[in-house]
Amino acid sequence: MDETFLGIDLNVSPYYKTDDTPMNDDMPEELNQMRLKNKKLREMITVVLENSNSLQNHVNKLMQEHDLVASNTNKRKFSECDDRNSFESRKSLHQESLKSRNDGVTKVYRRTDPSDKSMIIKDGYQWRKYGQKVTRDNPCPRAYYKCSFAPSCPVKKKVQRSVDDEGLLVAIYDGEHNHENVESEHKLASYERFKSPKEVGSFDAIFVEQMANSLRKNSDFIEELAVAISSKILQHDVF
DNA sequence: CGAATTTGACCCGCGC
DNA sequence: GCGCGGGTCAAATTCG
Repeated sequence: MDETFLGIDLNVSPYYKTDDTPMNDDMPEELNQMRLKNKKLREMITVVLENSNSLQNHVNKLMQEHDLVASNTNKRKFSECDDRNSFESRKSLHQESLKSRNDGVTKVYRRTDPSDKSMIIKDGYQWRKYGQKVTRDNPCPRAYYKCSFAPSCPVKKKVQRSVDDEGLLVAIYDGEHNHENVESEHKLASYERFKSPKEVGSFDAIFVEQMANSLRKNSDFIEELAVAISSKILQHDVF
């Protein structure tokens, strides 16, 4: 068996159980406490997810309204607007990743470490770089990618750092994929093995991926997790 | 050694 | 028609 969740090896803890598992009288009290904590955490994630979705919808509405105003008042080409548009960039400063759509073109904003000079945005698809250019309005080069997963897939993307904020990557997707997103499907499938069927449908793979990333960066979480797992391993060794 | 990336050259649309 | 700028091509280079 080789299963992980949020980067954690589920096989490490001998007490891993789902909430659907019936209670057992000889189950250690500590395990019951842990299950309660797990339940609380799951409820918190649900609330955060709902808030995130409503916030995302609101931001998307604002972006669409702003794009409409910009296209009516400014005859610049769409591709020239993204990095000069400090309004959207400023809004994006407080988001890990935002999307806006316009006629089959999708803009995605992704916050990265400014010291990280790579232009890689992990979106679950395979991309082949076919060009790079320095544009007039931005000293940071723009990279051009084609979807390489399916030869017939027409999707292209451009990735460039924001002129206002070098820590912000702007990706412009052009077209629709004619195949599945393999990585997301894989993550979704692996996640769904560990949750109840009623939760299926509200799950957002990208959101969970981001949450996992932020948890991985949280030293307190890692430390607490390590202590919990090691104590369980020790207990297991003793029995 | 094949795949992926880099990078200069070229193409094309647009404004003047 | 010319120049400019964005987008693409393809040979050279790098990487695993």
